[in-house]
Order: sequence, then C-alpha cells, then structure tokens
Amino acid sequence: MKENSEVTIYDIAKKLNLATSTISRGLKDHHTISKKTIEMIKKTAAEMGYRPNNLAASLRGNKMRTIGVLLPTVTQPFLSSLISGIEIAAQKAGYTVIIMQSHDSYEEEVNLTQSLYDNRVSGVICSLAMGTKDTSHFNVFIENNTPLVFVDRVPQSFETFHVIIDNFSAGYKATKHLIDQGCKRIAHITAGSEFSIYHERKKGYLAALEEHNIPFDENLCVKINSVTYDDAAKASEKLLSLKSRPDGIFAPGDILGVSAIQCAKRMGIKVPEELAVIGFNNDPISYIIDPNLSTITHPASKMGQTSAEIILKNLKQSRKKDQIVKQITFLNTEVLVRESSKRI
Amino acid sequence: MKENSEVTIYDIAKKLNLATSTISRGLKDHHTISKKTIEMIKKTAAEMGYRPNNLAASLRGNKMRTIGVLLPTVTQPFLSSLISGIEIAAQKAGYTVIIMQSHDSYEEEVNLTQSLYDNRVSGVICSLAMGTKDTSHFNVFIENNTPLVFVDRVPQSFETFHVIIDNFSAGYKATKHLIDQGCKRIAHITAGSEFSIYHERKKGYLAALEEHNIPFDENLCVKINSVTYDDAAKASEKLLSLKSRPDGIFAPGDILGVSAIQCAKRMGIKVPEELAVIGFNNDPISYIIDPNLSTITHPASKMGQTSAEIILKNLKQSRKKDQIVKQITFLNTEVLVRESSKRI
DNA sequence: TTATAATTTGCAACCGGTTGTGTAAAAAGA
DNA sequence: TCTTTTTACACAACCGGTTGCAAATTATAA
Repeated sequence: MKENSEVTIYDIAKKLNLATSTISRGLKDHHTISKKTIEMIKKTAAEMGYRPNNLAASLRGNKMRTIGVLLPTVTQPFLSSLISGIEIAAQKAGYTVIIMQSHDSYEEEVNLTQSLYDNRVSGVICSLAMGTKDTSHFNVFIENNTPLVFVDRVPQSFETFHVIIDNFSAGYKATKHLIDQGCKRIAHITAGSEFSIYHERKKGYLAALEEHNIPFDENLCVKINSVTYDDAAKASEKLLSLKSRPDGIFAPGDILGVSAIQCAKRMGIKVPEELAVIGFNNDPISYIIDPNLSTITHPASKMGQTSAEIILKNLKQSRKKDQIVKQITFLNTEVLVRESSKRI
Repeated sequence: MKENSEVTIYDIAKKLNLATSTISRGLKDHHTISKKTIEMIKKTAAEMGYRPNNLAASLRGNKMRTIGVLLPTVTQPFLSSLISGIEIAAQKAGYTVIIMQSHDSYEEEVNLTQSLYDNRVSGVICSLAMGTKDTSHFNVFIENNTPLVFVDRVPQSFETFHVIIDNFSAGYKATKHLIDQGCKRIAHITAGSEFSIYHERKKGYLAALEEHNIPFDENLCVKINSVTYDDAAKASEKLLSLKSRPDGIFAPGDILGVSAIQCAKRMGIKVPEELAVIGFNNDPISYIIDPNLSTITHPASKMGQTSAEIILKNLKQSRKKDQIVKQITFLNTEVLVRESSKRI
C-alpha cells in the first residue's frame, strides 16, 4: 500500500521550504547553517521518519564506508577473534565490515579481491590464503589509494601495512620454555612454505636449540601438509614412536599440541613428566584438554582492532607525497604456562 | 600521478563511439545488443581495465547486493559456522555479507538494525541478543519489503522467516538417550527467559522424564544467568554435591557439558560409569575433553546457507499479494553418542 | 519496390545525496 | 548612513550506472 515509504531529503526540503543542500548540511551540523534551522531540520527529519541513505551518500566519494575483510575461513577461533576485533573498531567509527572467505584458495582470493574492489570498500584487511605466492591482485588497491593491511599471514614483500606477531621470537620463547623445564630432546612439527609463519616459528625453535647447545636432530622435526587434526595425529604418532623418543614437543598450533597430548595418553606416556608439550594460539581447546596445554598467546582481537585502526587512520591521507607506504606492526605474544609443560 | 585511474562506461562509450546505455547493456548480455557489439564492448572494457561500480549500479534500485548479518558475537563456534554457511551461499550468488555484532545488547542491536537499513542491504539475517524482548526495530525491514530471517534465537511472534532447530525435540532426544543408558536421576542446567531456546530444551527434557515415569526433582534443575564457563562450573558443582547425586546430566550447551565432566573428575566421580553427560552443539571442545562429550549436533553451517537462500529467493517477490509472510524452517539435529554417556 | 516487422542503438531522465559557487540578508565597522 | 564582512541559504552540476521510450537500421513479407 504505502510501499514507497522512503523519506528523502527532498521531502524534508519541500516540507520546510528549504533547499535540499540546506537539509543535507543541516543534518550534519554544517557551520554555515544556523542553529535554529538545524534544529528544525533534525526535528522534522525525525518526525518524518527520515533515514540517511549511505548508498547515495557514498556515490560521490566513490567509496562505501566499509572495510573489506578477506580471510581463509571464519571458523578458526583465531580468525573469528580477529574479525571480532575488526568489527569492534569499525563499529566505533561508523564503518561496516564485509567478510569474505578465500577457503585458502588462491583463485577464490583473486576473485574476491575484485569483488571487494567492485564494492568500492574504503579499506581492505587480508590474511593470505595458504597457496598464495603472487600478490599482484592486490595492486589495484594500492593504485587506487585504498588502504590495505595484511594481517598474520602476510606476503614476503609488499609495500603496505602489516600487522603480525614476531613468529621467530615466539618460536624461540616456546622452545626456550621447554629447555628451561629440563627438556633435552625437543621435537617440532612444522608446515607451510618457507615464507610462512610456521617457517619463522621453526627458525625460532632452531635458534633456541643452538643457543643452548642442543644439537638439532632432523628426526625430531616433522612436516605436515595441512594443520588439521588428522595430519597432526600422524605426526605425533611418528614422533612418539621413535626409539629415542622426544621429551618435549613444540607444536606451533594448539590442534597440534592437543593431538600430541592425546597421542601420548594413548601410548601411555605421561604429560608433562615424560613429555612436555607447548602449543600456539591459546585456542579454547587448549584449556579443555587434560592436562591443560601450555601455549603461546596470540592477540587475535587486538590484531583485528589494530588493523582496522590503521585502515581508518589512513583513509584521508590520499595522494600525499609523504604518506606511509610500508609499516610493520608487531604485537606481543607470551608464553602461557599450564600443566602440559610444567615440570619444575 | 595517474590517480583518477577509474575507467567508467563513459570512457568505453567514448572510445567505441557508442552510447553509455549500449555499453551498460552490452556488459550484461542484454538481448537487444548484437553479439558482435557485445563482444567488442567486453573486449574493450577488459583492455581498458574497466571494473563495474556496484555502488553506482545499486543506487537506482536503492539496494546493495548485500546481506546484513546481525549476531550476538562471531567468536562462538556455532555462530562462526553459521556465518561461514551464509557467506558460502551469498558468495555463490554474487552477494556480499556484512557482519555486525550486538554483543548480546538490546541497545546495540537496535542501533545496528538502523545501520543495516541505512546501508540499504538486500536482506537481513539475525540471531537475537539475549535480552531482546521487543523486536519492533525490525519493522522497517518488513515495511520496506526487505527479506528478514531470524535464525536460532528467534522472537516469539514475528511474521517473517525463521530458521531453527526443534529445541523441544532435541531436548527430548538428549534426555531419552540418558534414560536409555540407564540413568534414573537426570539433572539439567537451564538458562535464559521462558521464550529462549533453553526453555524449549528444558520442556523436551521434562517430556522425556514424564514419558518414562521419572518424577521431576526440582533440585536436579539449576538455572544459570549466563552460558559461561564460570557459571557452568558453579552449577555443576552444586549438582554434584547433592546428597542424592544425579547419575546423568543433560547440559544444553557443550561448555556446560565439558564443565560438568571436569567437575566430576575433580570430585572423583567417574564419567560415564557414575555420571553420564550429554552436551549440545558439537563444538570442537566436545571431542577434546576426555572422555569425549556426547552431544546433540547442531547444523550451524547448513542453517546459515538455508537462511541466505531464503533471503535470495525472496528478493524479487516484492509487493506480491500472495507472498509468504511467515515460514518456519526446522533443521535436523541428532544425538551424537561419544564416551561421556556410553554405559551399555 | 514498398509496406511492415524485427532488431539495434541512442537520448535523457533518474536514483538521493554532496558540494562549489553565487547571492541576499544581517551584523559590524567607518 | 554607507560600505565591508559575515552569516545563511539556494542553484545546479555531479557521482556512474540503469532503463523507458523513441529513433534508426535491417530483415522479411507482400
């Protein structure tokens, strides 16, 4: 019946006998409009049930007040916390968040990047798909002066914003913790390419070993193809079946750590007495497993907030000669000692 | 330098000496444009690096090709799976998904509802905040003919689409399972208002008891204020400290179930021999806890997909006299028997 | 060859705000 | 009282596609 119930600033203008420009400016407290007029405009707008049309408002600037977020998936605890952080910061600034999942596929990532651009988002936050090597599909944002933040899984070289943790240092800290607990034969599970976060963590692991004069034993380092429960179980079993069994495991992911504990329990190996385990991320499962899994805290929500804030801060700085073209922000991680590694 | 690198259909039109309307139509294979022209338009567009501007395209229809999703939070496993499902269905149809978190606050929900409207989304999927009683803030979507789907936590009476599970039946099944395992004194933890999913689950619990001639003992039913780890721990402790202790617990959430198992372990009560436990949702923690928690499967991703499909299907049916004004879709749940309740 | 129909393409208004520029009115200064 | 500023508001172009309708071109029929 009433159907086209949409109230526009034209309707308000007509009713008040003012120009639409006056309405537009009055609605946003422009200084050239008198207080009295502003008040009247706002009152009338409210009475008429006027609601701004972001779509139309964004057309001129050719940008929606929207942050595009492109992630491998949204169901991992770490990534959903990341989203939560982004969303909180965006909401505070009156921005909306649009989410897309690459499902760790390079092809999907390329498509979605385009889709994000087609939607004229104000900024983009991305954690790369596992298989992504070439990142030229992100060039369009750079050319277009759209702020772009890579978070957690970042490209090796790309002149833009990165928000990450120091994976090397975290790997070092985790390994050192095990050494401090008296472990002599520390195993490690790794994954991904030589540019991945896992590789950095492994480098930290190696550095800690070396610093404490513990020789690196190749047999104690297993590489898995995917960070899944099944692959983790196989890796754990392989490690714990060695003749000279490890007395500690640095698992660069909580699923891996949990799986190691479960495997040990199945094999009758006592955790932490015979095997100390430390994970990574502080996922919910880490404090459900018995014994609780020591882990490395990963500031997911904070990373999200930081990323969003970087986007928001760099919105207006368009085409300035002295703008920041590259910035790497490191967030803190900590060793969270729980039962699975507490030996002393 | 090059800055305004944006290629529009005007640029293409100029280059090809055609009208913009021809370009617009050619780009979308309109039947009134010859094959040859279409081909040439597309080729030129690609060469010039043209990218459609969804913003401008949406202005006329006054709707973005976007589905708005309003949830209490995105970090619960169930809800992130829901998002994943929505996103998959939306992506398939070329729609984007915008996410907002009410953080279980009624006030935030009201604001975000407006924000969703201001963004002129094509449809809305919502799971209500805990405290929401009045749902009149959703009326704008109905009046505006914007498809609206409530999922999981739905209002008592609202003439629109609902996608839910049969909580009564699920509660019944869970309880019956415990009865079948030989439990005689089955405890229950409940939460929320008398219209919440938890209340339905409790009704199912009561029905199962009655059907099997097991008298309902008030002491065996504890109500908690929030479905959190801490509240759950207190409730479990209270139940397991009773003189006449329960021999089974139906926990309408996996956190509750996990907490019950942990409490039992602390108190030296054997699960499942002395206490059978069944949870709800099939969250990851349910198969990490030892013994594994039996649970009720909750088709989160499928619910998301279904909700999105309902939105998409109802986009065009505007103002038809015979349109669907209310539809409740029930998805299936199943008892997933694991160690925590397996006694026979 | 001419009339009629079918196929192509172009014109221009439109979607709903935003904003540069121009001008009248009110306030301040001479 | 007259000029100079300020203040307050209006006009109209603009953002980039979309689409109804008319016009032009080509194909088919008579």
